[in-house]
Formats: sequence, C-alpha cells, structure tokens
Amino acid sequence: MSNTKERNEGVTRGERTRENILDAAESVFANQSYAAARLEDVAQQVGIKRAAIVYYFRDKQALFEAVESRLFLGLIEAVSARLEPTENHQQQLLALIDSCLDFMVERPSLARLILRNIADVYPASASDPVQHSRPILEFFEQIVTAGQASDEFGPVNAMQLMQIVGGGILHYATTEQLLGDDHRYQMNDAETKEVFRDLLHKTALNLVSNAQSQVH
Amino acid sequence: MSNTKERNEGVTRGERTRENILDAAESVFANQSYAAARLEDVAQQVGIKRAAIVYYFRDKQALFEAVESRLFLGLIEAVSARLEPTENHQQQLLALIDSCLDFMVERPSLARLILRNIADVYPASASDPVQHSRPILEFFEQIVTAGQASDEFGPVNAMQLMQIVGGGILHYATTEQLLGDDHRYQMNDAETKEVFRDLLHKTALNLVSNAQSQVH
DNA sequence: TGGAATTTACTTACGTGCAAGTAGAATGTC
DNA sequence: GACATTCTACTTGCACGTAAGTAAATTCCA
Repeated sequence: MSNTKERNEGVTRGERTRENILDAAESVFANQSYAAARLEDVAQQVGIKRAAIVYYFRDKQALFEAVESRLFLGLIEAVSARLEPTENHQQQLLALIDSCLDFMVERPSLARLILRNIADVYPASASDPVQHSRPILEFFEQIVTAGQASDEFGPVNAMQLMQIVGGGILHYATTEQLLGDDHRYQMNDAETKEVFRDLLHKTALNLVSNAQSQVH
Repeated sequence: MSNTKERNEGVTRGERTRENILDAAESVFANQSYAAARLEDVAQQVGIKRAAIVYYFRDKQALFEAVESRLFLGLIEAVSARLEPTENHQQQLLALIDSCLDFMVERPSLARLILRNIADVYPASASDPVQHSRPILEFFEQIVTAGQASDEFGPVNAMQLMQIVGGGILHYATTEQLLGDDHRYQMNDAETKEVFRDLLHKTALNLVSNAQSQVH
C-alpha cells in the first residue's frame, strides 16, 4: 500500500515500462537533435536493452512521434483548461500566455522540440511541421481576432504578436543554463517567473492596445 | 568585368572554392542539425567531390565551426557598425535591435544556428555554447545598464528583455514558411518587416520605460 | 487446483547501410 | 617541373533494424 509499485491499479509492468521509455526518450530527444539522439541512451536510462524499445515502438521515428504527441497533447490540455471562454478577450489572451509559460517551464522538453521544429527545414516529425502546434496558433489568432472585432484590441498582426510573446516564452524556458555564470537564473523560481510573466503581460497588452504607436 | 568571376582581384581558385564550400555548408548546416547534415550534400552543392572539402577543412567539425564563426563575425560587425556610441541610450537600444533584425532577415541561417545552439544541451560547436553570442549579449546588457544608470530606463531585467526581443527576432527570421498557407509572409518584404520592427521598438521602449507596470 | 499452453517482456547476437575519414593517384596551373 | 587542387577508391565505425532465444507471468482447462 505504501510504495508506488503496489498501488498502480491495473497498470501492468509493460505499461509502466512504456511510460518509462517515453520519459527517457523525451529527455534524450529534447537534449539533442533527432539524428544525434541514440536509442542506446534511451534504453540505458530506462535500464533495459535497446532492442526492448522495439517491443513498444516500431522504430525510432515512431518513438519520436509518440514523445512529440504526448507533449503537445499535454500543452493543449493545459491551455484549454485555462481558457474558459469569457467576454473579456484581454483576460483570455493573458490566460493563454500564462498557461503556455507555465507548461513550458514545467516541461522545457517541449520548448526544445519546438525550437528544433522551427530550425529544421526538414523536421524530424511528419510532413506538416506545425501539425501539433496548430491548435495553439489558432487559439491565439481567434482571441486576437475576436478582441479586434469587439474593438477591445487595436489592429496588430496576430502572428507577429505571437512571434514576440511566444519567442519570449520559448527562450525563457530554454536558456536557463546558457547566459553565463553572471546571468544564470532558475526559470522555475516563483519570483523570477512572476517578473518574467509581468513582462510578457505588459508586452502583450501594450501591443494589442488601441493606443497609437509611440514609435515614429 | 561584368560577371563576378572575372573581377576577383588576386583571389585564387582555391580561395573561391573555399568560399563556395562555406556558402554551401552554411545552408546545409542551417537547414538541419549538425548530425543530420551530410558533407556529401555540401560537396554536391559546390560541384566537387566530398574528399575535396577535406583539403580546406580538417573535418566536419572544423567546417561547422568555420561557418559559425563567419556568421557570428558578420553579425557582430554589422551591429558594431550601427552602434556608434551616443548619449542617447534609447537610440542605442533601438539600433541594436534594428541591426540584429536586419542581419537575421538577411542571413536567416544564423537565426537557425542559434536556435539549435539553444535547443542543444550538447551543442555541435565548442564547449562554451554562447562563446560567439556573448559580444551581442554584452552590448545588450551594457546599453540597458547604462540607460538605467542615467535614469533613462526603468529597472527591467536586461536578460529577460533580451529573451523577449531576441526571441521575437529569431522567430520572425525562421517561421516564414511555417505558419500555414493562411499566415505565410515574406520576412524580407519591406512593408512587413517595418511593421514587425515597429512592434519590436514598441515592446522594447515599453519594457524599459520608467512608467509603473500597468499589470496587477 | 495444478500442470500445460500461451503471452508478455524482455535479451543476445548479427546483418546492413550510411557517412566520415584516409591515402594516394591524377589533373590542372603558373 | 613543382605546387595546388581535385578525384578515385578504400577503410572504419557507428547506430539502426531484425531475428531468434528465453524466463517469468498469465491464462486455460481437466
């Protein structure tokens, strides 16, 4: 009753192994490119032999896609849960930003996969490189469009706004160890994260505001 | 006189080949990860055999680092040229942003390499993943710090500001073909680029402004 | 209920292909 | 003719995929 092994109701050993493989593969595929990632490392992290992976996933490609799907589904679920439709488009926009930020900070593997998908002209996954991101893009666009229709937002280009806000989130979630000893931060630290969240909010609200640009 | 081949004053055949290899390698390394990139493709683009590459670059690694250095040096040069020191930190900040945006749009290969460097926990290049980016980071930080010292800027975190602005630039320069048929844009199109530049300016100025955050 | 049949969950071992690297020959150029 | 440049032909090694084997768990059935 006390330890985890005994209270996994109806979860077979195989199902656990499968999850373990996915977890390991997530970190392996996040930390290096698809081509550089080795199934040997995945197996080693799980504590099984490489060939055993094939028992659960047809090949490297299938494993990768399973990892990708699981991550994106998690994101979409997390975002949807926080997007209870409101009349207030401003709050929806901020909720979308918040949920993305929180999820990426929680599972930076996804941020890394997305960076790679963007950088790769021939992505590791399927033919359509944004098939998984699309729902998020659409959330974003719908909110902005709706906000503009109700005259709550000014005429900003939704995709450009997303490039700035989304770019910020992705980089916040991936450059933790990268900025040199003097600027290293902990993306998970509550204080740090809230400061960054405020910057994102400020940016988003400023860019969708109806006020005339102060530039020029 | 008219074509480029004829007016390379004192540039030997070998030097031209070397440049051609670098050009080809730049596109090959930009479009896919280091591990996925094939020297065969580089050679083919140049119109030589793979072994000939070795005559100029010791191995794949050396070629990659040459490509990386050339790109970063180009950026640093372009940025420096536009950063004539002024009293006005605000204009310096905008000049830095402008020069980065222009360079990335001109040579999106660099943007892709940077995205990979960020995503990779074990980057393709040397041990220090930001060795090449550092000068830019420092420009950025110095400008913000100086602006704050002179009370021109408010107390924003320089690195977080950079994550947002820099993230925006990198994504603008790399997602041209990615946003689906409905949102495809041309990053080089003057009009489109100016609109995006304004968003970046607006964002940067808003975030460094002394005004109290409107959020909360 | 206990032994046989079957399935689950792996391991060991091998084949295969691809891309990098290497050596030396051939060709071009001044 | 000598040096620079490029090619042909080969070796090496790695990582994937695949096939065959096995122990332990589960199910079947008299």
